[in-house]
This record gives sequence, C-alpha cells and structure tokens, in this order.
Amino acid sequence: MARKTEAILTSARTLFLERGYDATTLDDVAAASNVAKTTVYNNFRDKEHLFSEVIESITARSTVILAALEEPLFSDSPVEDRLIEFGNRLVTGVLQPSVIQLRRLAIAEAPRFPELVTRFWSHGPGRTTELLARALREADSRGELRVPDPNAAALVLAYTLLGAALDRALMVQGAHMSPSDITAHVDHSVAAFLRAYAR
Amino acid sequence: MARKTEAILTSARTLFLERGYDATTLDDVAAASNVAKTTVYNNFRDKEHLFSEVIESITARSTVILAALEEPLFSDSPVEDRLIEFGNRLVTGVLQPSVIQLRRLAIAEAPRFPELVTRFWSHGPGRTTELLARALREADSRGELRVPDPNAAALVLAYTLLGAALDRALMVQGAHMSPSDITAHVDHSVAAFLRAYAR
DNA sequence: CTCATACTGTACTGGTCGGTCCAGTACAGT
DNA sequence: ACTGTACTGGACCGACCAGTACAGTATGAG
Repeated sequence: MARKTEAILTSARTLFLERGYDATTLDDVAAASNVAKTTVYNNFRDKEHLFSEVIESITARSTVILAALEEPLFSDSPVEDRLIEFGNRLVTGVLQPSVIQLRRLAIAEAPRFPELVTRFWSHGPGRTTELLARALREADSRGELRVPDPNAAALVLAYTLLGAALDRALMVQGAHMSPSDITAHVDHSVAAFLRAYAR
Repeated sequence: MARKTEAILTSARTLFLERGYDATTLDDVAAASNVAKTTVYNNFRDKEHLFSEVIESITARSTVILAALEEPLFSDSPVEDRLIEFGNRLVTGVLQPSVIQLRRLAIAEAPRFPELVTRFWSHGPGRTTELLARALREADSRGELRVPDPNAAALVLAYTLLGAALDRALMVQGAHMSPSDITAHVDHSVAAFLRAYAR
C-alpha cells in the first residue's frame, strides 16, 4: 500500500525535475509508476498536493546532504584546508544536474507555491550559510581568522564560491565545469577570502 | 502597422514576466494589446516566436542598462568609491521586481529555449562581469589594486555583491532589502574585496 | 474612386489534461 | 467463506488553449 505511494512519489519527482510543473502530466506520472491514474488520486488529493509532497520530501532529505558539508568544516586541519574541502564539496554538490534542476523548479514555481519554496530555501541554501557562519565564528574564537560578523562573512564566502557557477548553470544549458575548473575556482575564492579575513 | 506590433510586444512582455510562458494565453495577450487574436498571428508566427522576440527585445535593451553601471566604474574618484557606487547600482538594479521576474522566466524556460536564454545571459550577467573585469584590470595597471586575474576577481566581487540577495529574492517571495540593507551589504562586500586585493 | 492591406470579432477545430466514474480484480484480516 | 480496502483499466467530462477560418470593416496610397 505504502509501496505505491513511494513509487508515485519517486517517479513524480523525476518527472517534475525533468519537465517542470506544467509539463508534467498525471497520466505520465501514473504510467511511470506502473500504477493506474486512479491510484495516484487515491494517494494524493490533486496535482498541487502531489507536487508539494515531492518538494517536502526533498526538503526533508536536505538535512542529510548538509551533513556531508558539515564534516570537513569542523575537522582539526588548518582553516585553509577546511574551507577548501568545504568549498569543493559545496560547489560540486550544487552543480550536480539534479540539484540544478531542483533549483530551477523551485525558482520557476516560487510564485505559485510561495510558502513551500520558502521552506525549501530555509532548509537548503539558508541552512548552508548558517552552518558556515557557525564554523567561521568558531575560527574567529580560536584566533584563526578575524571575523567580526560571521553571518555576513559566510554570505561572502558561500556566494563567492558558487554564485557565478550557479547563475551560469541555471541559464546556460550544458555549461559544465570540470573538476579542475572547480578546484581552481575554489582555491582562488578561499585564498581571497583568507586575505580578506586574516587575523 | 508597426504600432500594433509594438503594442503586442509590450503587453506580451508584461504578461510573460508576470505569469510565465505556459500560463500566458495568446487570448490574454490580444486582449491586453486591444487587438484581435488574428492580428497577433499576423505579426508573429506563433507563441514561441512571440516569446523569442520578447526576450530578444529585452536582451537588446540590456546594453542601455549596462551603461548606467559603466559610468561610476571609470570615473576618477578613489577605487573604493567607484566600487561602492558600482555595487549599489548593481544590487539595486538586479533586485528590482521586474528584473527578478525576468531572471525567473529565463531560468524556468532555459531548457525549452536554450540558445535564446544563453544569448540573454551573455548580454546581461555575462557582460556585467566582463565590464567589471575591465575596470579591475585598469585599477591594477594604475597601481590601485593588485589583481593578477581580473576575470576571476570580477566574479568574486560581482557575486559577493549579489549572489546572496539574488538567490533569496528568486525563491523567497517578498524578501525585499531596504536601501540601508543594501548599502550595508555593499560596504561590507567592497571592504572585504579591497582587503583581499589590496596592493 | 479603387483596390490592396491590415485589422476586427467571432466562431470553430483539434488536442491536451485535470479530475471523476465505474465495473471488475487481488488480497488482506477475521 | 466473508468483507473491506486498495488497485486496475479504460471510458468519460469539462475546461482550456493554440491556431485557423471567414465574413466584414477601416484606411491609406495611387
């Protein structure tokens, strides 16, 4: 019983991410889930509710993804190494095609599902900079950096790292960065950040 | 004759920006232009072509908008003042509701109109960082800053300035920054940038 | 005055899609 | 064996919408 619900949710996620909200048909969702359309309606009130649950389920999982970013941030290696490792994971993560698709979807449907997308933002991008701010505050108190305003500094570093790549990936199809492009960019960004916030 | 074309283009632009591609009806466009639907089809082959011309017309105008950014960048005031003025204009400009709508539209339709959106990106965001890179190269050669890689540095500054605000504005409805928020953020960003790229 | 061109308004076609209905089937727990 | 619940598959409704057809009107150039 719950297996069907799960199957529907999974294929709905794939289809919504690939085609967007309007272009995704509930007939397609049913077919992709090997389920009758009626079953879709037995498990979800309507298309909007299905979409909401898809996004909510992704939002819920984002906590897990953030853990992978948190780890290098609070290790005992030098600040520079910590930030570079964090930067590499952040950029490679955010540039993954499915993540780009998700962002595109969220942005496109923000006017139609304001609260939903806001909640998604808070649990994803929002949390990331909070995390970084905490790490920077700690680095400051350890005397590794001089960061009087950790929140502002976290925004600076986070968006220095992925602003350009993100903006481009969202609009320019097939604008992939090679791993070496990424490390070069991360190195440059972290170096600039360290110069700006050195003790 | 061309007056009708212009009227259609104008109301189509408004509607596409407000509602997105799918949700905009050609009946609505015709009504908003005070024109018969047939006239729309006499002036534009079909919906996709109309949309393309709307985006192209915006792309074409973007050169004019960039001029307002260029001005403070090449004045003879101190670097800091130049960058702060540039930053304020850039951020306030990009955060304007219509510009956010445009970005949302471009991102949402990037998969459907890849070449079109790529062209838009090159003429808008792409050109902006090129412009900034030129200014930074000049500042370097004047000895005001030390910028070995002007392109990379331009990305750092540009997205430090607007990455966070942009990301948030695209997803969180009604997340407006007050003018004082903007200047505070710009001041912080430019200060950090100057520390990182001081001579 | 004339004729071509652009425009109007409305009705229509054809297709899509969200959502419902229904008759029948698989299968659980009791 | 009995009953409730979930599922199937396919037909169906109603609305919407891109694009066309058509008969008639305004207008401006020669």
